[in-house]
Parts: sequence; C-alpha cells; structure tokens
Amino acid sequence: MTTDALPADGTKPRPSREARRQHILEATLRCVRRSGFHGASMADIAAEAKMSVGVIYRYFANKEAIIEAIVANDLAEMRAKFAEWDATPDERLMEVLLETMEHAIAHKYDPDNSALALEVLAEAARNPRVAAIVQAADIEERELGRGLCRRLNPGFGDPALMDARGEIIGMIFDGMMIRAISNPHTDRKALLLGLRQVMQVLFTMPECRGD
Amino acid sequence: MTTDALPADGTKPRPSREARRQHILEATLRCVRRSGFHGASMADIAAEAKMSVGVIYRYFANKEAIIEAIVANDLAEMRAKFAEWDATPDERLMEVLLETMEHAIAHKYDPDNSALALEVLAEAARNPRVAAIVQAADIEERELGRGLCRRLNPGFGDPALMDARGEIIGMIFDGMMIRAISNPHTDRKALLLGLRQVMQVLFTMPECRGD
Amino acid sequence: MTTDALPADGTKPRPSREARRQHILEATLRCVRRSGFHGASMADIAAEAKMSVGVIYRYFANKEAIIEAIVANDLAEMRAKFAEWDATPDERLMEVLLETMEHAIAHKYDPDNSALALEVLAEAARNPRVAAIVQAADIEERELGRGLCRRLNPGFGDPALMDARGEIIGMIFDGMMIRAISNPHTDRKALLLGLRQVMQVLFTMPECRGD
Amino acid sequence: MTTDALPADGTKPRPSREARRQHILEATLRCVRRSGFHGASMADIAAEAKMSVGVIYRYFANKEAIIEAIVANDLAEMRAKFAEWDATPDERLMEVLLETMEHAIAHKYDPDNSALALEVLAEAARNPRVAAIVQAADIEERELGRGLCRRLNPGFGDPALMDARGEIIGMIFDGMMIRAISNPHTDRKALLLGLRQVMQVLFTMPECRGD
DNA sequence: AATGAATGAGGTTTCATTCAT
DNA sequence: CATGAATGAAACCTCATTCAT
Repeated sequence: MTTDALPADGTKPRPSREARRQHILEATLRCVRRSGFHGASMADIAAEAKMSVGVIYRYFANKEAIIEAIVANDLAEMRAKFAEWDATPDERLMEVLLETMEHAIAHKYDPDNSALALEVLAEAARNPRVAAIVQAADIEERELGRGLCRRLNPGFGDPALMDARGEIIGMIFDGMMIRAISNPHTDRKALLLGLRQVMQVLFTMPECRGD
Repeated sequence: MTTDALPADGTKPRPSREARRQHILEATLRCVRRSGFHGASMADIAAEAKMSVGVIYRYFANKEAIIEAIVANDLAEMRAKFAEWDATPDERLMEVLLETMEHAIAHKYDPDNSALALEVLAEAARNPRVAAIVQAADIEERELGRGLCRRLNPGFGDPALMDARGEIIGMIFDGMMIRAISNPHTDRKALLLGLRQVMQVLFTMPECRGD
Repeated sequence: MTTDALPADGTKPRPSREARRQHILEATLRCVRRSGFHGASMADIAAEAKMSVGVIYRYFANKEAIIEAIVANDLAEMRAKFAEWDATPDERLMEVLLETMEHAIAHKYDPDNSALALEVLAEAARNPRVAAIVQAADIEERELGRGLCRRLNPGFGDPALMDARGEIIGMIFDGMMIRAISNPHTDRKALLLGLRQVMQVLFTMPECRGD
Repeated sequence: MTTDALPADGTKPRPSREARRQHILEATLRCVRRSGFHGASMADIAAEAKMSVGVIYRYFANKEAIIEAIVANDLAEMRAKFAEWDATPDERLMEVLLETMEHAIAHKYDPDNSALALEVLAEAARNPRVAAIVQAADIEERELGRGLCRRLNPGFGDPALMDARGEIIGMIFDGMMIRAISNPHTDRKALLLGLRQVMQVLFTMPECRGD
C-alpha cells in the first residue's frame, strides 16, 4: 500500500510519488536543455515544474540527485529501442536497422538531445557517481547490442573481436552527437546513404585476425 | 623574436607575454579537467597557476576568453597531425594511417583529453561563441580530411558522398571519446584490430549510390 | 489591502512586500548620504537594513534599481507639496508660498537632503536611465509649476516667457542645494527675507519682451 | 633653482613639474567628464595622459589628491571671470553683466561642465577635504561678488541683506547646472530674455526690511 | 505537506596602489 | 626616474539549501 490512491471524492487525486518525481525530471530536462546543468537553477526548475522550490527537496535530496535520476532515466529509452529490434524476425532485421538510421540521424542531430547527452557525459567525465550510472547503463546496452550482432553475424568467432565491432558501431552513433555540434549542417541525405552502406558492412563484415 | 630576451645574468628572465598566457592556459586545463568549466573558479585557476586572481585578467579579458583560447589551442595539435600525413607519400599513406590508430586510441581514451573535449563540446552546445570556434576549427579539419580521402580514394565521384564518408570517419574518432567515458575498460587490443580493418574499408570502399 | 494582514496573535506579523522595499530604500538612503551611490556597497546597505545581501535582490533587481526607486520616491514628496498649494485659494496663495520659503530653506540646506539630491543629479548626468527618471519627474513638476504661475500671474502672455520665468524660479530652489554645500553657514534669516522679496517679484513681475 | 630648466641640448626640455601636474589634471578632467570620479580609473587617466600609471603617483599622492587639485583648479577660471568685470567701468558694468548671461547659459548648460561640477559638489557633500576646498573657493568668490554688488548698488545698507542678495544670484547660476540636467531642452532664447530681466532687478532692486 | 523568503558563501571582475626592473 | 605587471581586497550578484509559517 503506497501513499497515493483513493481518489473517490470530488478533489483531483494526489499524483503518486513516482509521478511527481517524473514531473520534476521532465521540468528539469527542459531547463537543462535550455541552459545546461549549471545554468539551470533550482528556482528555474521549480518554476518550470510549477512547484515551490521546497517541495522538490521532498523528492530529491539535492540537485545532483536530480541529475543522476535524469541520467538513469535514459535507460528506458534505450531499452525500448532494443526491444523493438528484438521483436523483429532475423530475415528483416538488417532492413529494419537500416530504416532506423534515418531516425537515429534525426535524433542525434537534434541539438536538444545531443546537448543534453554531452552535458551528461561531460559530467560523467569527472563525477564518479554519474560515471557509474552511465557505465552501468552502457554495460546493459552492450549486452543487448551483442545479441543483435550475434543474430546478424552468426559466424563471428572471437567474442573480443565482436565486442570491438560493437564498440565501433557505438562510436558511430555516439560520435554523431559530436558531429551534430561540430558540423550541424551536414548533408543529411548523403549521410544517410553513406551510413546505410557502412552499417551494412559493419554488421556483416567477417572477422579478420589482424596482420 | 619576442619582446623578452636577455637572460644571461643570474636572475631568471621575465617570461614572455605568450609564455605567461600558456602558463595560465595550462593551469586552466588542469582545473577544467578536474572540475569542468563551471566548476573551475578563477580562484582555482589562479591558485593552480600560482598567480594572483587579478593578473589573469591582464592576459585574458574574462573567463570565456580563456575557454576560447583553450579551444583554439586544439587547432594547432590537429593541424600538426594532418601536416604529418601530408608529408607522407601516397603509397605509404594507408600504412601510416593505420599505425596512427594506436596513438589515436591512446589519445582519445585518455580521460584527461576526452573529459576536456566533452567539456568544450557541451559548452559549444549552448554557447554560440564557443560553438563558432569549434565549428570554424571543424571546417578546417574537414578540408584537410577531404584532401586525405581524395589521395586514398581517387576514384570517388560524388563529393557529397565523399564528404559523408568523411563525416562517418569523424564520428568514429569523435565517438571514441564518448566510448572512453561509457566504457573505459574496452579491450584496446581487439579494438585496434577492429578499427584497422574498419578504417581500411572506410577509406577505400567504393561509393555506392543508394538503392 | 495588501497580502499580509492578520497580526492579532502574539507573533509579529510579516511585513508586507512594500514595507520591506521601503525598509531597504531607507537603509540605502542612510548609506548613500554617508558615502554616495558608489561608496555605498550592497554589503553596507544590507548591514544597515539588518538583512543579508541576498535578500535585497528579492526586492530589487540590482543596485541601479534601488537608485531608480529612490529617485522615483522623491516624486511623491514633490507632488504632495504642489497638492497643498493647489488646495489654497487664490487670494492666500502668495502668502502661503512665502511662508513655504522658510521650510524650503530648512529642507534644501539640510545636508542629508541636498547630498542625496546632488548624488542623484550627478548620477543622472551620466546614467541615461537615471536621467530619464529625473527628467520625467521634472516634466511633471514643471506642469504643476506652470499652473501655479498662471494662477499668480494671469496677465502673462507669452507661454515661452512664462516657462522661462518658471525655470528661473526652479534655478533658485535647485541652486539652494548647491549653496548649501558651498556655503553652509549662510545667514538664513537674511536669506529668508531676501528670498521672500525676490520671489514676490518673480511671481508677479510682468513679462517684458527683451531689450 | 628648480629641477626643470636647462634645455640647450638637442633633446626636448623636460616639462616643469607644474606643467606635468597640469597635463595630468587635464587628462583627468576629460576622463571624469566621460565617466565620473569613480568611473575614471587610474589606468584610464594614465592612458589619456599618455603616461604610465606609476608616474602619476610621483605627482599626486593618490587619486583623491587629483580630485582635490581639480576642484582647486576651478578657482582660476572663476577669478578670471571676475577680473574681467573688475576691469569694466561702472557705467558699462550692468551692460557687460547682461551680455555675460548668454555665455553663462551656454557654459552651464554644457553637459560636460555641469556634470563635472555636480560630481565635485556631490563629492563635497560627503568628503570633508573636498568640501573644504569648495568652501574656500566660495568664500573668495563671494568676496568678489560682494564688490560687484556694491558697485552696482551703492545705496544698499545692511550687508547681511546684500550678502543674501548675492546668495540668491549665486543660486540662479548654480541652479542652472541642475536645470541643465533636469530639463536640458529649455528654450534658451526665452531663458536669456527672462534671465536678463530678472538679473537687472536682482542687481538693482533696493533692499527692503521684511514685513 | 507545502511554501517561498531568507541565508551567506562563493562566483567573476575591477582597480588603486606598489615595486622590481 | 619611468614603467607597467602584479597584487589582493572588495565590488556586485547568484543560488543551493533551509525552515518558519
């Protein structure tokens, strides 16, 4: 039995604790995208969430805790993406992946998304608690990615080499966010063609013991 | 060449203006890597540089100017890298590039380097002045990269497609910095093998008009 | 009328927002008279108001806003003065004006008042925002003064000349504040006699086309 | 024997100590008119005087001493003005005075002049050293003014009343500087007519024991 | 439980003054 | 003597956090 529940009377039911946390997180996201972690003040967040400053402290111990929760939240999105692929039969998998590229480009080149991700990564680069969250999420993501690669490339032998291949694919997707900053006006049409070709190779190219 | 000069006597010569600027930039770098741009206070920087706060303002108009100088400084490094390649004869170029991969990995996976770069990029994502510097540098880098690609792949027709290929190569290098945060303990040996293989393909794979 | 209200219990009621603004303005006035606008630091003002520095910024956007509020506050005093004269019947107006001279002298020769006014004017001489406030107030004051002159001197024809006469009367009152600095120990009794005589002439002397 | 003198050789002779002081004062004046006493930094002044900061401290103990010297300098101007009048024969005196009005208006309504004067007066209102200088200058000015009044109005009996009359005339001139701030766009033509008429009255109106 | 006013340390920046060269 | 780089105190302002109401 939680503290929410029991509407019944005329007043609107109090939202659950989790719902309010989410509400705060979403407000924070909007603020952070606008001004970065350090630029977003608790007052901004409170105003954006239409709450008082004080109440935020009932849901999060401090500002850092909000940041950590935001980072953790990204997991959900990522899992959803992989779940979609998992539901795709092997013979259509490559096709679906290539179709995904268009959305991936749009998503990664969206300044809002990349700005936030870079903010998080820069924070992770020096805040061990954030780093731990990012890395934990990444472990999960790699595991899911490994499954995908195995389905596409059953003949791959050495798991270390396959992991490396996965890393490289990861680099391309992650690097897209940096390219979005450094060269926001890329020709996305040409990029899409190029990426589809390269991805096809990356997902299917046989392993090859170096030298 | 500069206005200082004339050491010779027992006293240590006054360092040149440029030397002091570099001194401040290096101190700032150490602080920024430790705590980020916003986390590094002018007092921290001054302490790190063993200077008074005020003197820093004789060399930089404000904190943002230091950031800009740091970003601009990266240009020199990048140019040096391309200059090295430019001096390499065509027949050895691919070989040298592949050898470079090892250093690239070491460099990008060095937390000091990637933390700083991400900091800069996150700042660029919101600060138009920093964005302008980053993008100007990138234009130059792309131009140099284009030259490299043309030497390696003279048969490439559509320049848009070749630029896209260059973007993708850029994604891999840029993305490496993010992977360095998300998965710092990658098996670098396997990664090196994989990257060499992939790069060889990327640099030489013929263009291919989609669908 | 305001949002506070409900004292009644033993605890002291929270002062209204407006009351706190006034409290800050009064503290600022004391500081400014002591050390001028630039000499009065926010820390001084906070100490004088027995508040923390930060709280002042909840009531005023910045130091300049406090200055502007002080200037604006003077308007109220000025309007009250004219309102008093407006309520006086024509036949007693000159008499009341001459009686006012004594208070005017006391007011303008009070170092507190003149120091503040000069501070404001010096600021207005350089700060366009303050100048705008001062000039807006003056427009209003001239309009009121014009009405007064018309009542005292209905035969005055050329409005430009009457305005000039008003300007000259203004010079005398404004100049008094400067004399208060340059010669604080004037014989005020003699001054009062002289001013009454001069004012009577100024208010009633017929216009006279030049030469 | 002072430290200047002895040019003779090919190099340009070193300016006298007094000349350099004047040079600094003039540079300071330009700075102060531009930005006020507090706004004019020693660095600004040094740059304006084309000197190094350090050398200024060989001529003035500190910034306040420069301010004091500027105030004291105004004496010279004022004395020159009275000297001109002293040289005028009685029968033309009033005429010359009235002619002076036009220059007086132009001078007092010049924002540069009034801004500086108000700056000085505001400073005098709280800095006893500056107040002393201002007041000493005023004593001298009043003495000269008294002579002028006596020449124009030999029948005036009570010296206290005559001094009061002088004060009032002073108010008009001083007040003009404040009007220049509060109402910079006065109709100066009309003002000139009005002032001439009023001045004529003020300089010649017989004394009159009040009530 | 919710509010939002208050705190005050700490941020960036300026500048009068000194002093080694 | 002149220089101008260096100092460091102090200016204004912000904001995470607390707590009386």
